[in-house]
Amino acid sequence: MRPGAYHCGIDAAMDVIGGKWKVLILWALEDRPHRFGELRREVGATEKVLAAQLRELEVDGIVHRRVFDEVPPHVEYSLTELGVSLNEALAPLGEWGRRNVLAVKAAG
Amino acid sequence: MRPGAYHCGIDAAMDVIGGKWKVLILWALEDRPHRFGELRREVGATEKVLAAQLRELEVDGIVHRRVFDEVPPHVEYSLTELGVSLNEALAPLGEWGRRNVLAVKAAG
DNA sequence: CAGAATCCAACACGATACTG
DNA sequence: CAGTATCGTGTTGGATTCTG
Repeated sequence: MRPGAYHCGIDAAMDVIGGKWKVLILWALEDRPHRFGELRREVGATEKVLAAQLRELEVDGIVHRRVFDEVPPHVEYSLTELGVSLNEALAPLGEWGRRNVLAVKAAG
Repeated sequence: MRPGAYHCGIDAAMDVIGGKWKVLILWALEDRPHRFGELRREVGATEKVLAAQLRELEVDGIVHRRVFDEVPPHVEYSLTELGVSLNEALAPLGEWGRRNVLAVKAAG
């Protein structure tokens, strides 16, 4: 990631959401914060990969990581304002995919 | 690609535009058709990779491949209607990236 | 010119085990 | 619970060469 200069805004954005599970993470966090284990089950990635992608999203300012000082450990991930705006920018693409990919697959 | 079931429209769409150079290809084709060599220079991918990604986009109905029966060979790639609609759905994301990634990098 | 073929490297991702 | 450590793998992309 972060290879070099971008050619346009889209490939810059793709760099942020390019990981295999990132859009799923964003989708899960859209309505409410999630704990690590919740995300793991809902998204389906392994611990290692999920942790890595969450860290990248955190570095990019998309998700916020809140640590509760408790035993047992408790960490909560949520969208930042930038993350919310990203999700909004993603909405038309999601609609496009729903109509032109999901629907087509369903139709056979 | 085409691993299994999708969770939402966004990851379905991501599957279509997920290749490393695909959004750059879409971006290049937005205003006018391009020949293979043109795309190679503008996008920056190697022949093999460019050909592979173009074929995937073709299979997905995003780009149209028109072969002119000439010597020397002449092939022209252009966006289908679906491709145009995809590019439109991508526009907000491009705007987001321009504002929140490109601008930030430029600012340091 | 537009690509196919071949070989190779990188890295993202996966599986499992372990820890504070 | 929320990760890290380690190792293994497979897809993706890159470099080069060849061809109709």
